[in-house]
Amino acid sequence: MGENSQIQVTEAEWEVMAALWDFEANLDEARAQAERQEPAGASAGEIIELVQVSRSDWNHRTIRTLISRLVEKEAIQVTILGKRHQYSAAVSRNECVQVAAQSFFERFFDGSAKSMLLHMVEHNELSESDIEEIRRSLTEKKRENRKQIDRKHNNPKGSE
Amino acid sequence: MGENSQIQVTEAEWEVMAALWDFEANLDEARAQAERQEPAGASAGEIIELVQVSRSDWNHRTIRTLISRLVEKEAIQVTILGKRHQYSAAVSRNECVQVAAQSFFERFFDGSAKSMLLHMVEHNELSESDIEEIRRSLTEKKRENRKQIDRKHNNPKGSE
DNA sequence: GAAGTTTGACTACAGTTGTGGTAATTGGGG
DNA sequence: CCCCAATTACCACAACTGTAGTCAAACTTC
Repeated sequence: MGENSQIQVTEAEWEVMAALWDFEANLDEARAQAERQEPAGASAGEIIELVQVSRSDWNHRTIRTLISRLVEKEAIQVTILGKRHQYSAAVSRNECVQVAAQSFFERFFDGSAKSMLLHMVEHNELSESDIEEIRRSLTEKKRENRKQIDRKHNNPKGSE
Repeated sequence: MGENSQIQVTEAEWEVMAALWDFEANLDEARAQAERQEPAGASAGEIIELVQVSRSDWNHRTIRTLISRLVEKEAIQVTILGKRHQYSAAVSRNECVQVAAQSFFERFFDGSAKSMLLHMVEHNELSESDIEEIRRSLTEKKRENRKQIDRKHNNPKGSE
């Protein structure tokens, strides 16, 4: 996973990225089904349409500006086909979430994921099944930690 | 817990609030020990000094500006003693964290505390003892949920 | 009580973010 | 081939943020 990109996406920009990620996910799916290999990426028009599903009040110019800014900060890549532009995400949703989460809990919890998690468990509504799910996820995490340790143990140099 | 205040504190402002909260915590402690009842609140100078412990490079004017802005947005209360001002926090640290956390995971996790927690568990370093601690906290949470349900059961009108 | 130091009110100013307008091109329909 | 709608590039502008400067009143210290 590329840890290099530390791109901060603002709130409005997030909507645009979200639309693009959705678009690409659907595109991938369609491609998988049809076994076609069409050019990836969305046109500005397609992105605008998608964003406006949830933000119908946003002017298309506003969305275009956001796209430009995202291109500028290299969260979106542009490919020029003829004279039209194709936009595709240059960072993954998870990368962006991680960047935001990191600065979020650096700010409020001294960068400690643990304190953040404790606070969140304590101060938020969680159903019994939510709790179970999180618990399972913790178990899984522990298992993974163990695997890591074992790997190190058997192969201290950690050669890939 | 006062749920009414939806005050957004910016990053720089947070440092000031943190200093003030710390100051007040110490003050409370001192009062408890000495059984004195002095006027609560810090002077600007005291806040500045405290902030500069961690942010020694911040100009005192900058910090004064931040204090003013916090007063404006009613995160800090002012009491005028003679001609000097006493500042005291009008919102608690937890309230502020909650506001930030709420908008944070509304933005990235559709407002679902559960998905946020799952993501955070999955994507962050957690030691085995961290995991255990969070697990305990979840157990505690479940117990509280049950108590809530029982209360409703025995007293459906929920009179306080 | 004169001079320097704190304090407080007001002002400044650049960078970011949300929001959108203009002008110039381009592409498609007739 | 011409006109209109879409596209792009560039500009505008206010609110918010970080970061401070000015000026005047009050406080302290000799």
